[in-house]
Amino acid sequence: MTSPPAPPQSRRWRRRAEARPEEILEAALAEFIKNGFEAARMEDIAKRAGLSKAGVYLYFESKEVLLKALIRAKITPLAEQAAVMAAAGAANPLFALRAIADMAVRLLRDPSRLAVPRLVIGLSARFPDIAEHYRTHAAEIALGALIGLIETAMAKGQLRAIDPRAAARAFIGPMFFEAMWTHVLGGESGLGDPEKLVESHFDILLNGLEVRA
Amino acid sequence: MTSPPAPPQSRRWRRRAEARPEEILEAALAEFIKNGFEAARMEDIAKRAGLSKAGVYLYFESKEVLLKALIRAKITPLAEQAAVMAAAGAANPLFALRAIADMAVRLLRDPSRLAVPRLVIGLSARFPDIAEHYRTHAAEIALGALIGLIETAMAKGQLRAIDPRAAARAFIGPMFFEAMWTHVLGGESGLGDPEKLVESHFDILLNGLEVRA
Amino acid sequence: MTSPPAPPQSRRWRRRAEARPEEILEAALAEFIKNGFEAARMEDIAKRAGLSKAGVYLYFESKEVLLKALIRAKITPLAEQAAVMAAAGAANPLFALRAIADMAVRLLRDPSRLAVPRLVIGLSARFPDIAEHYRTHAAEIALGALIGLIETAMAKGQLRAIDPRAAARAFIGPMFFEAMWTHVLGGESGLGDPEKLVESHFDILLNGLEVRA
Amino acid sequence: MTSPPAPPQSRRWRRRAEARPEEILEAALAEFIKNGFEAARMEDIAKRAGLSKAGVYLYFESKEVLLKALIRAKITPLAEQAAVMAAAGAANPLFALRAIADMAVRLLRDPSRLAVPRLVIGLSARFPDIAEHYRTHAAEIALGALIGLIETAMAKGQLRAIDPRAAARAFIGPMFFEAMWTHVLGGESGLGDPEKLVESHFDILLNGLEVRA
DNA sequence: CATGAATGAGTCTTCATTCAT
DNA sequence: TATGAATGAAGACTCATTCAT
Repeated sequence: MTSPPAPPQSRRWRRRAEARPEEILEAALAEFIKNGFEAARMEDIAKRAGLSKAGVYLYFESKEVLLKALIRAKITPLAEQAAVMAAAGAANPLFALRAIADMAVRLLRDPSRLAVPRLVIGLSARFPDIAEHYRTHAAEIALGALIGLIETAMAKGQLRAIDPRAAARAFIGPMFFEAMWTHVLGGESGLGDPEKLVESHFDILLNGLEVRA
Repeated sequence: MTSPPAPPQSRRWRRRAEARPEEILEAALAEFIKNGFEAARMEDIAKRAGLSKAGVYLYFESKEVLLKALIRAKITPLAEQAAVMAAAGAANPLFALRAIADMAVRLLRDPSRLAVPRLVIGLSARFPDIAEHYRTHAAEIALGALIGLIETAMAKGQLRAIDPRAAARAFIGPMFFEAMWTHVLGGESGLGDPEKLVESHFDILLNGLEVRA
Repeated sequence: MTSPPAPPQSRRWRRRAEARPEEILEAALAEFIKNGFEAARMEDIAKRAGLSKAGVYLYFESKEVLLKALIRAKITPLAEQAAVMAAAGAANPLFALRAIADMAVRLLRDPSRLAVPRLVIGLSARFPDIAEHYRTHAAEIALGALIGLIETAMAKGQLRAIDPRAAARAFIGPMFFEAMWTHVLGGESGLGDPEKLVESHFDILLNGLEVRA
Repeated sequence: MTSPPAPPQSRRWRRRAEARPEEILEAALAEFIKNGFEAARMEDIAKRAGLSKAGVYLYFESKEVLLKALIRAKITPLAEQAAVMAAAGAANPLFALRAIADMAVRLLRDPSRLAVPRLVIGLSARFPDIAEHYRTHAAEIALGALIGLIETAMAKGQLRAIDPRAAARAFIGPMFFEAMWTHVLGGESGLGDPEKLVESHFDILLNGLEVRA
């Protein structure tokens, strides 16, 4: 009678363990969004992630660490995306800008995309380091890529040669405002479907409001 | 010449009691901003307002009620200001818009002006009713006034006849974004002093980014 | 120049002031019954008595003092009644007993009559002195009067000569139990109207349960 | 003969956890009796049960829930006892009644037996649902059993055929009164030892007070 | 006599975090 | 790795009581 071979059933756990941090992060994001950082309970995060309260502490040593890890984890893709975006758009920057706006408007329909920025805004007073980290590792990189794109367009003579930061602001601002209005305040934009939104945004952005001769 | 009747200077307490709600509200705002709603301690609010913990409950029955009262109190002036603004600007709307932008940019330098909106953003997920109240009683009124101004300008032929809501968004968006960038993320705008900011904002807003013939 | 005579309008207050203690006592009883001693709030007592919270302290120096005054105030009439009862019944004790039972059963219909005893029961653990005071100044006096009546009846040969305390217990017990059952536990006695109650009570009390030859 | 498998003596915690609810209930009863529901402090209950304040909340979600669980827990044995009693006494109900009285009188010597009923009486005004629960799940069941016994005795011709509820009341009332008198009011019964008590109680109950021909 | 305002002391309850298993 | 059990520390809220007017 031979002893049975090592049971392979431990594999499942190994797999699970590897996926755990991400599961927890996801759960934490959901809870932080729903209730805010302070009001979110570790127990709920744990439950949502499918493990026990104590289990979360095996991966993240405290609630604050969990929060920071979360922000960090959500930042990387953004920065990468920004770099890709900038590189891809070098050939035809004006077209790239429109594509970006298109994408942005579509993304902003999805409340979960806005979740991290909203969280950061809410936490910025109490955790300035989180805000700064978000700025330097995400916001400034994305903005930098955008500015680069605009500068390229200016160099190509496709846009007027003015302060590119002001231009970038004019590009992002209205969309950001729209997103906040809709998702934070729960208001109706009254601007119709995404296509129209981008359309009128670009119309104003490129042509201005003033009556042309 | 008879001596005047006993002066009512004995009213120390009475005076205090009347001023109390506002004092508490002010203290609460400060604490909520510093620590967020959850982390703010009633005791600290009380201390800042110069009375005991229990004293606060004489005027506001709970922390949440205090928060809501605070938001409400901060909203009224905004709405009034918006109405005044709209009325005053009817004669020369374009000029009025620039004046508004001027004022707005200057206001946004002062972090305390942004405090309530930031608070609302941070709380919107957990207290949707607060967000809605803020929208209907402050944001929509101000936005409405702005839109009215823009419509007047369009009617007068000073601006192109396009969707006024899109125009309003293009007007506010960049300034809002700038404010968030500076005060929430702690970034440098890199756009220089207020005058220049308004200048470039209006340049783009009116003339657009595109190269004119 | 003579000073004006003391204004007589203070009369109303004087009147009020004299009635105040009793009003407060009444209000306190009501609140104590509704919520128990601990859960009763001085403010509610004050409101019910028609004055301010601080006003109560003009008459009773603390909540506990108020409680004790209340018990004391409710005790006196009981003891007096008992004495009267005993004296009046000496001539025909058996008849008096029935009259007493009649009255008792009728009183027990009124929950407010039972209020003080119930209060005392509830408080006896924490305020043994109150319980003792109630016993010595009310319960024992009433019971003593009853025993006296029973002894008289025995002396007259109307009742068997047995331990009068046991007889008194047999007289009161069932009615007391009935009252508790109805008012404390909220149960139906299932014994019909007061007359029947007294009837069957006396039937058993006098004749016993056993089948007679 | 192989050595027995590793004994599960390591279960210290597990054992503890299983026993905890009962320990807490016991502690709560003690504190509730000593101080009443309101004045009892959760911390004291916890300390008495041998855990921390927060620990109690692991088992009972609030003080009120704890109270209700306590009442419920103390009720079950009573109801069971009543059923047993009734069944056992069917053969010779009169004898059973005397046995019951004997037991009851002895039980009533022990103040802790009376604790729950006293608690219920004290709480009945503020928690009518507790009173009702006690009545339906304990008092009425016990009373029902007693009435059943009495009816059997009547059917057998051992007792007069009268309203059995009135008879039951005459049976319980004096003992209940005696218990309250002794334990609540702290009075002396003056009726001597338990045997005599039962003796005189039954004498009166069966034969009545009236002089027989 | 009367009270509005104020507070100190206290209690319930929650929750991030730890630990024995 | 995983968790059920446990807790220390903290905070919201209450209320009997005081006091200046």
